[in-house]
Amino acid sequence: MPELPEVETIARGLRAVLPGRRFTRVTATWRPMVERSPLDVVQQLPGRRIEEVGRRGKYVVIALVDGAILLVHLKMSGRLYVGAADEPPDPYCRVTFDLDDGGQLRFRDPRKFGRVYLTPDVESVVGNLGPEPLDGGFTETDFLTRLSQRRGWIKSLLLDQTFIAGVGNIYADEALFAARIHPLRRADALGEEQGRRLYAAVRCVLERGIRLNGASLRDGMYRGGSFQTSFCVYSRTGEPCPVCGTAIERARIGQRSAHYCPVCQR
DNA sequence: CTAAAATCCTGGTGGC
DNA sequence: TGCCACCAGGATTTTA
Repeated sequence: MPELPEVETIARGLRAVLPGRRFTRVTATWRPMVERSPLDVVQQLPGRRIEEVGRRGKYVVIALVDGAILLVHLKMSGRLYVGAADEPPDPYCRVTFDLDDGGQLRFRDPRKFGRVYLTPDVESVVGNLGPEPLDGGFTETDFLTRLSQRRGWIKSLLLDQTFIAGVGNIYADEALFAARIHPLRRADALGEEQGRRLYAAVRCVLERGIRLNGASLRDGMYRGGSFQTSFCVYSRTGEPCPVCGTAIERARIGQRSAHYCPVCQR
């Protein structure tokens, strides 16, 4: 579920409670979740103190006072939250981080896809990520140049984390709709006008997602939840396009579903 | 370089 | 109501 706006929302929430806390114990119920970490999370995290909480792409980045970094990728179904250690156990909690104030940081992930990394060098984990779409360093000129150098489908390119960090299937579909671009257009075939619209649309939908506190995090992920108010095309197959009324179509693009308006998006 | 397919997992949804 | 195939917002690795 979490894409950039959702991860940003989660990181902001953690930032309010984690800085200053020290990890006292780590319990990994599901080993694969911590096995790709450069440093042993269970053995080496306890004793370290939290400096600050941030985000890079879809990673929650927890900087430690000694310079090491703890990164969490939530993948499809992960959630990070803080509670009291004596709260009822969560059957889907895969990694538990005990804190020095009696609190507990819990990594809940029903599908077990999530990963945790402890490393002295952040770049060893996030070094291949593309630019942060909401950073000042991400310029329209740079975006247009890099677009022109890629020949693949624009939808697949938006999902490529080495091209831009943080965009997932929902926001890719929403950005393409806002920019009125068909998901199967080739990146290098987009005109300058369309490239500009896409640049603005990507930032716009992500900012809106953050303003809504991670739109897809809200209550029901499905019908009746935030989809009814937050998204124009995602998961709305068959429903009328909010602009022209044509039924939204769904197609398989690069193993992922794409939702789009066949009339508005060209 | 581009892209497809398989893979890691489980729970919810919708069709029958 | 019950069963079951299918679907899922991610990303890497392998293969073509």
